[in-house]
Amino acid sequence: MARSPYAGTVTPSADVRPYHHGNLRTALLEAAERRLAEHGADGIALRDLAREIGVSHAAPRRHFADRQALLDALAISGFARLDERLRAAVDDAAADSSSRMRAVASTYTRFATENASLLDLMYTSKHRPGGEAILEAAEAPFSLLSDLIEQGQRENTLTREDLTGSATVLFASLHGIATMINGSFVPAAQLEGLTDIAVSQFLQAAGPAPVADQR
Amino acid sequence: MARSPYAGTVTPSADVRPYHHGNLRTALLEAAERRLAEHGADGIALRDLAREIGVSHAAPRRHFADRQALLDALAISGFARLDERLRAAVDDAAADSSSRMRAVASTYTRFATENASLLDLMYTSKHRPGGEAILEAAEAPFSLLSDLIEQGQRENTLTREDLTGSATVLFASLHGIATMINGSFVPAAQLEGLTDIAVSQFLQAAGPAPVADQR
DNA sequence: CTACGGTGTTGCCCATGACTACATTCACGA
DNA sequence: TCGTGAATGTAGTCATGGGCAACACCGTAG
Repeated sequence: MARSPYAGTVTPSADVRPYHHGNLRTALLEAAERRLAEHGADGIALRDLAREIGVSHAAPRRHFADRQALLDALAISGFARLDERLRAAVDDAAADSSSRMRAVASTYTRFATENASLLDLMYTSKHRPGGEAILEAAEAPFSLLSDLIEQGQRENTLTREDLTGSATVLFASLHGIATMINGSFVPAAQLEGLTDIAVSQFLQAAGPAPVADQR
Repeated sequence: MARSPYAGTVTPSADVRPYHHGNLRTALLEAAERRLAEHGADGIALRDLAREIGVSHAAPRRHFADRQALLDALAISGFARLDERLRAAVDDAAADSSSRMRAVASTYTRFATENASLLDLMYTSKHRPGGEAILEAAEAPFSLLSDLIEQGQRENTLTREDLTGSATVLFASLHGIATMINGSFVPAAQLEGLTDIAVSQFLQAAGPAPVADQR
């Protein structure tokens, strides 16, 4: 079997595994993330990861106090990756807030369906101690949404009061849509369409004109 | 310690526990549901339940092939209870579809926040074999929503096309709102307000007064 | 009254998380 | 340069829990 699970600065002399892995924490997270995607959170066993990486069964403990700590770390890095993706989407989109909003929304639901188990992990923080770190990590993507709203207000695209509420509902919708699809309660093919409806409803509800109707 | 974990038709002669419990399956589900609420799904251990009920550690196996089967059963009964609650809410509400819709919505989010762990279980069916039973159980509450929509159409309260899409988004919103609150991402105090926003947006988007279309 | 199916029991194996004591290595300062 | 302590990894152990198998009890149908 190949034996070069080295990713760090350490260069193994030849064939011998160095006593110190050099990058174990990262290696654990990567392996865990793979398992998470393939077998869900329940499929993550510390001992298993250790075996896969080629360290002793107790080694992971040096980097994660317990299993839950590793799961929390996954959740946190999940929010970070999500944030990256969302911001990239904003940058790629047209400059107006509506376009950006749509881009963020569809990126979000795509991310959420492509990383179903990860999303579960991210949102199912059971108010346990240490869960604050996760909430903190979640602020990055949330703040992105706030920024977009502010932009919309500057552009006079979003004029209503209580935008925060509507925005929260939008976010919840997107998440809910992903949940329904991930659970097979709704066919995956509807992803784009539903996302669109959610954003449109938000823009309509938060938008400038409750204007007189015209048909 | 008291020793009367009897709930069934069996009447114990005196002080002796009968060889057969008489209602083990139900007792297991009830105990499991308690633990679910108190400690989450991870806090459910078959052996623990058996101990609590006073049967041997292998007894549960006669009623549930494995742990997952019990969790699935919980999810199914969860959908059933949810359905009951929703239908009760419809019956208690005014007869017009909008009122009913609002009643259903707020009942849903309340149920979802009061039974956070249960909801996780219900929606996180990992397309495993046997998950179909859960999807099937979920149809009851879903069909309720369809019925309300039909009623709205008859009443001409809901006139737009693609109502199904909007309705799905509404449902997703409600679920998402509950998820955000359960995860402490949003303060619980906002439950009612957000629920209201979600319903209003749906009614507005699906309703008769069309606001041009969005750009 | 007997045989059988349903239900519960005992005993076992094995995987896993968590803990402790010990080993190795690295980095930093005297 | 060396030595010393902090990081990091290892080995061994325990308790818990899921799952399986063989056996025991019991009600009921024939």
